[in-house]
Amino acid sequence: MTKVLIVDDEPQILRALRINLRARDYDVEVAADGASALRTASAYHPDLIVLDLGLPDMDGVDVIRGVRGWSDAPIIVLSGRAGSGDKVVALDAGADDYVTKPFGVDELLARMRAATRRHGAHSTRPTVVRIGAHTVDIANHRVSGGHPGDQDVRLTPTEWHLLSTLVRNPGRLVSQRQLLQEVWGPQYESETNYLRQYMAQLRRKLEPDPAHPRQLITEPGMGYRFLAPD
Amino acid sequence: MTKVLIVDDEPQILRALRINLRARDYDVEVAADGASALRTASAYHPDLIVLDLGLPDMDGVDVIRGVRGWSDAPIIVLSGRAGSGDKVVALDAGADDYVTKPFGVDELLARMRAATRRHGAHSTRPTVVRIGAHTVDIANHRVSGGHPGDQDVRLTPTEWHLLSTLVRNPGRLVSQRQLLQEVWGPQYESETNYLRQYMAQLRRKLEPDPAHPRQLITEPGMGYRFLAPD
DNA sequence: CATACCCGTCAAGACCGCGTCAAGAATCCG
DNA sequence: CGGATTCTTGACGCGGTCTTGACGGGTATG
Repeated sequence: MTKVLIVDDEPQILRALRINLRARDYDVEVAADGASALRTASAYHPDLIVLDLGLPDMDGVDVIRGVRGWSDAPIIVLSGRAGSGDKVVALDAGADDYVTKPFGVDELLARMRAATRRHGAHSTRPTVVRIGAHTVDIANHRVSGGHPGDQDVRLTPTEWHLLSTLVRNPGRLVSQRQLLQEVWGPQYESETNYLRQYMAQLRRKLEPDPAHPRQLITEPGMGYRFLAPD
Repeated sequence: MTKVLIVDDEPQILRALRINLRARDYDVEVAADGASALRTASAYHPDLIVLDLGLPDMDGVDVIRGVRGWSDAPIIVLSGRAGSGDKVVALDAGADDYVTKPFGVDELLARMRAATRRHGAHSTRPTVVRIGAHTVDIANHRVSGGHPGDQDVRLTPTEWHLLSTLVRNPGRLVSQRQLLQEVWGPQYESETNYLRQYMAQLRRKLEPDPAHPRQLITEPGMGYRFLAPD
């Protein structure tokens, strides 16, 4: 059953969507502000997020960025503002679709189907992988220390974003362009020095021998690749 | 470079989009009706399709279904009809997004970025081909070692470009001019020594007996040909 | 049989991309 | 307000890649 998180500050919209979606066999959770949205998302691990941008406590775009740091669940944005600028900012921050209010429920449902269909094949991806002696749990945002009793490894938000983008595509080549666009945004597509900088940091924190990486691999001129162990 | 196919029956929209997209470093092809859209799509293998539903010769939804039969490239639908029903039909037929005219170019570009970003992450079904003892995965840019346990073979960007151009046309003769234009650009059309150089490298890395190639074949005076096994 | 053309091969220098170090700017936190 | 962390930006050396030229052998041609 598909798990959906709905974030909106208007109670009647929350009610209407919850009823509609439950009737169509979705598993629904709701949140009414940005802080509880981020909290619920990390605890509930939804397969899809429907997000209203007009939240009382924080900017909806920051909610998108917060979720995108560790999850690639599809995000469909609802918004009262039809301006082109708002759409561009939300989509570039990591949203998958943008629907302006008022919207038809049929349309929203169709867009939800399209989003989950596209995302569907890989929904059973393992969320925990081993890198060197470390255990990386993408969903729960944790990297265990190398040996039992060791402290956890701390990663900065940017490091997380970069690492999770690679780990979500095990064995695949991820182009420099794609990484830069995903982590820093489309206007940074040529700043390859960022990649050099942060890949080096990830290797230093995760690889047993950072100078000779075995799992965070460089493909010269093209991109980077995460190799799962065995 | 991202390859985009634009399908629309209005010449001025075609022109405007082509100029805009080329300026932003997209590789653009166009089609003005459904039949040529399907033909161009199968020959050109676009990474993204922008499709107007109002075509003169056939229903746009049938174009979606026709493409979806063999490709999972993202499809963004343009339409003058804002009705909820049209959107549902198009999205359920396999479209990824639906934009109603008139639309802002900024918004379309942002939606295109979102679609390719999403698609790249869950990239295509593996298109694998065997050459000698190696397994070549074009989509994931990976060449397995000859025997289990062997290290992967590493190809440089130029080698990849050349090899993928040949493999995309299995069994067909690809002219020298075509190869040079695709890999090095139009101004290198007569530098056949580049081809000699890099074909030799590919054979050395992939063919069991590089001096007597069995799958990367020279057609003297004409071009080269990739022969699929069996 | 001589010649011209095309292809495969080798070699060497120019050039580019990557890893690394370092330092200033911005931001977060107490 | 001050210290620490994180992000941004620049520079440099090295190794690999690309470019370019030259040579020899094979094949078609007259």
